[in-house]
Amino acid sequence: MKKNRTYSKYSTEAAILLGSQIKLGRKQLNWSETELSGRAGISRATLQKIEKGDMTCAIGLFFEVASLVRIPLFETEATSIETHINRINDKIALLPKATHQPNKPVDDDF
Amino acid sequence: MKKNRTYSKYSTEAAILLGSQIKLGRKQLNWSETELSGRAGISRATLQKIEKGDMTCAIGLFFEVASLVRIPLFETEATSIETHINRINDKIALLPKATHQPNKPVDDDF
DNA sequence: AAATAATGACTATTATATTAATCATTACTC
DNA sequence: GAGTAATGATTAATATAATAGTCATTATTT
Repeated sequence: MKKNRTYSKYSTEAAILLGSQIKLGRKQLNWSETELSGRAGISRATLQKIEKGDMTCAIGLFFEVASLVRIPLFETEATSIETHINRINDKIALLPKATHQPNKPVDDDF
Repeated sequence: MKKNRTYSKYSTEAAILLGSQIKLGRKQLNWSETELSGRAGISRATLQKIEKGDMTCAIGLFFEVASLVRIPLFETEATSIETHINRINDKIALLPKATHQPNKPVDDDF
């Protein structure tokens, strides 16, 4: 049986936007679907899904194709992505290693 | 047999960055993995892969989780994502509907 | 307008992502 | 430090993504 997932408008649109940017980028490079899918090492069918913003496609395929047509995945700024990752990891390290919900009060004397 | 895909450093790092941001966001909200995976409607195992930046996870799951912990997927600016999509589509519409490689010259008289 | 290439869409097969479940270890609360 | 919850990691089962192939249609070049 097919699992029926729901997605928020926001993330759905984000995927469609990324797919559209890829399609535009490809056309600006004057590449056919076959050309780009070949370079990415994926099938043309999958590229078509990506360009439509299909939510089920692997993020790796999306990102790889996007980078092939030179779409910046993060505002590249001056700092490298690696630096970004390190900063985030530093922040994570400062937080407790495990989250924890406060104990529910026992509340049995009323 | 396992298909061995290769990814560029750039897209690999982009996925790791997004995963790390998600992990940080979750911790800042003081949510456990179980809490977030429950809200996203995915298994804890999958959330763990996402937070590691696993390239094989569906982009929809990544984006959905990211939006749950309030990570902006595109610089939201003033304009909505929908507006962005429309702009891109307008640009696509201006380009030729099909790309085309210039004919190879026949080059048979030498 | 003839020839060729690109796109759109579908299908059956194969590879693999996702899941639920479990267990061990580590971290937090009181 | 005892009790409980969170995390890390693995596994077998199942849902589904990705593929190659094909066909029809449309677009582009000459």
